[in-house]
Amino acid sequence: MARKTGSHSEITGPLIRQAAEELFAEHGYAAVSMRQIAAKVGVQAGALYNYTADKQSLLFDMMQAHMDDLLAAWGAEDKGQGPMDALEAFTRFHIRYHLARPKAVFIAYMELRNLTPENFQVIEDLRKTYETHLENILQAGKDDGTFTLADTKLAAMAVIAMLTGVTTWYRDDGRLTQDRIERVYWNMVRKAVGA
Amino acid sequence: MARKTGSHSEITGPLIRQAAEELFAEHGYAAVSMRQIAAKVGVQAGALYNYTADKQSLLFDMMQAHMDDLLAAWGAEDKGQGPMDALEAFTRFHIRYHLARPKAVFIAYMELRNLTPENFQVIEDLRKTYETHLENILQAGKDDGTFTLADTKLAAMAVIAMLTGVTTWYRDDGRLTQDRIERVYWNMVRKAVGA
DNA sequence: GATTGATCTGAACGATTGTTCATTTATCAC
DNA sequence: GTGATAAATGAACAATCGTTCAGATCAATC
Repeated sequence: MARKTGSHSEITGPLIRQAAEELFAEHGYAAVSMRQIAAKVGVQAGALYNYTADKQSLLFDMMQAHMDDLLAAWGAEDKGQGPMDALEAFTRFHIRYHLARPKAVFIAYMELRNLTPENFQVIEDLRKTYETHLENILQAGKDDGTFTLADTKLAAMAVIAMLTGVTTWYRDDGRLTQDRIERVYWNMVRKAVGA
Repeated sequence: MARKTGSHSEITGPLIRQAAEELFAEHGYAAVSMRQIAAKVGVQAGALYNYTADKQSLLFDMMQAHMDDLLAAWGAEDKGQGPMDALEAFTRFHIRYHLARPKAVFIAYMELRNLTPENFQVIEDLRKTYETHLENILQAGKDDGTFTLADTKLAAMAVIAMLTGVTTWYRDDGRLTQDRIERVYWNMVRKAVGA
């Protein structure tokens, strides 16, 4: 055996993924060239293909990783006791998690149409799984009388849209702290579901 | 004088704008070529330049027209009496207006980063104007005690995100009628603002 | 039917696209 | 050092990009 596998790849690989994420988030997948990504890493375009099969895989892998991480993180989250605790946990978790990785979130929402049909289906299923977690909380709360909901599915969509919207205007040096935002939004969510 | 100005242009011009809108909405601005747009109209790529200065203008003009129309339509809307009526009017108007032109809405939200800086600023200002209309309603309702709001700006962003979110899942042949959606959302908005 | 000018074609332009690959370079084990 | 292998280069590929423009085509006026 000669050299350990990936003595450089352990450095260049992540660098490529990070450069791609930043460029995709800023200019969009279709508007970014492999040469731009390579230049950001400080390498020639051909070298990228030691780390990714093609441009599409670069996008898909990063979206899948993001969704997997999101689901794993929510799975590991403390959800307290009952639907009310769970909904507050979800609200705060969603805001916190999304604000911590704005580029990945942006890409996951904006670049769905640049996935091949097969890849799109995989990501879409993961997204649906996440939505179902919220829907289950709302349904449980409706069933035990904690929440007042005309339509559970609509409420789930409304809450997710409202929470994800934070990423479109939040700035790290903005007027409000993250904790304050979480509290204000939790208040609105709580009232919206009639609790 | 020979032929009336634009004897064909009155047909081809709108066709180009419509084809561009459909293609931009489906594949994204950067992923659509001038030749694709031309092919959809049934014309050669060079002919497009009788109707638009360049590809960027095609995008900018359609986004500006959409925002102008949106603001004009809201201006013409019956807003009833007081903040409560106005908020209900806004909620229903926003859902109705956006569901009626999903492609233009999609483009207006997704293609902002493909505008030149100057063009972006124009669209951004129009968007801000629209948001301010909602913010003013909420502020008036907070001032006269109709609404209970911890933060007016945040509430405005939350409401808009929630309402615009409808466009991501609504289907014409779906489970719910548009009027039912309007009513369910109005109920959630009303409760969220503490009224 | 001739004239006029708007409209469109079709070819061409230089630049850039994603991807491949023979070759060189760098790093490790012996 | 020597040999082995991973990693990166740099040139090349066919295709496509936005845009331009001379020339053909069309329809309306006289």
